[in-house]
Amino acid sequence: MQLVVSTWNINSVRLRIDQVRRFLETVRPDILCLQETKCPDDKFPLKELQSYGYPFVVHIGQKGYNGVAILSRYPFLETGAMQMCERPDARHISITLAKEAKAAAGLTLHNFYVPAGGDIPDTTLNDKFAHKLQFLAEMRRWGERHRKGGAPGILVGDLNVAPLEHDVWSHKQLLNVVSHTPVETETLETLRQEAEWVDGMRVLRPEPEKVYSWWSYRSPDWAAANKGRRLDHIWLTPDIAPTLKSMSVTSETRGWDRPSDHAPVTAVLEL
DNA sequence: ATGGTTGTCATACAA
Repeated sequence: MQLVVSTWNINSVRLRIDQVRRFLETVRPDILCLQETKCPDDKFPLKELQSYGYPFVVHIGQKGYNGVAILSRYPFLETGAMQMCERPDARHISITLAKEAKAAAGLTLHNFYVPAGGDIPDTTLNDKFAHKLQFLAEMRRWGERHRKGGAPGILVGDLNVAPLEHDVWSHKQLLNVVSHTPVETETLETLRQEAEWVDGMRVLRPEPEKVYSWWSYRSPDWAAANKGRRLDHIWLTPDIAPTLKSMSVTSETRGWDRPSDHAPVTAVLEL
């Protein structure tokens, strides 16, 4: 069977509900993971999203900030939500697919939203950067424990780090810019490799090809300037990595009216 | 070196 999984930082699910529908109708993923829903749970547009063909939905949110959700065509065996950094932030949610998902039954999917980290890449001057590094350190410890279970899985999300040289428009010019500093890129690569996650995009589109999933709102004419970064990721456990058939960025969404600054990333697996 | 935009909530704050 084919399993299509997408991840998208939507930057307000209520404001862009029509864009979610348009994306789902076009790409037709089996599972869509959202970040930055910016929506408390009692205001989450559950029925609308279900009516688009995704009856199985989990979400956690807060007023105005953060928030993650997973929409699925298949039911769940179980769900989870980790509290990170001892904060109330809604930055992780997970599902394990039930037997109705056929060959994907038992697959666990983790959806993360890593803190952006503010503007100054210095933990003594910027608490938000310290928070980001603490979050990554917790992901690292969790990943080590998690892999000991050995279950097949997928980790997706807005990780707010562009780890490789060709994940940004200018490696040199971004070395001191939050999202591409050595402490962030090395930490993310280390935690990924220690837990044996495979970076899906770079299996099929290796460096030196440039791949981006985010273009700043502050840059006018984003498409012509193309000063992007690859902040959104889909990682696979080694057992299912050979089933990966395609990886894509739906960059058209960035050109839609009132867009998210992130574009969706999609993986196709043949399980 | 600087400022550039957006969403939420209604005044800064986070991204």
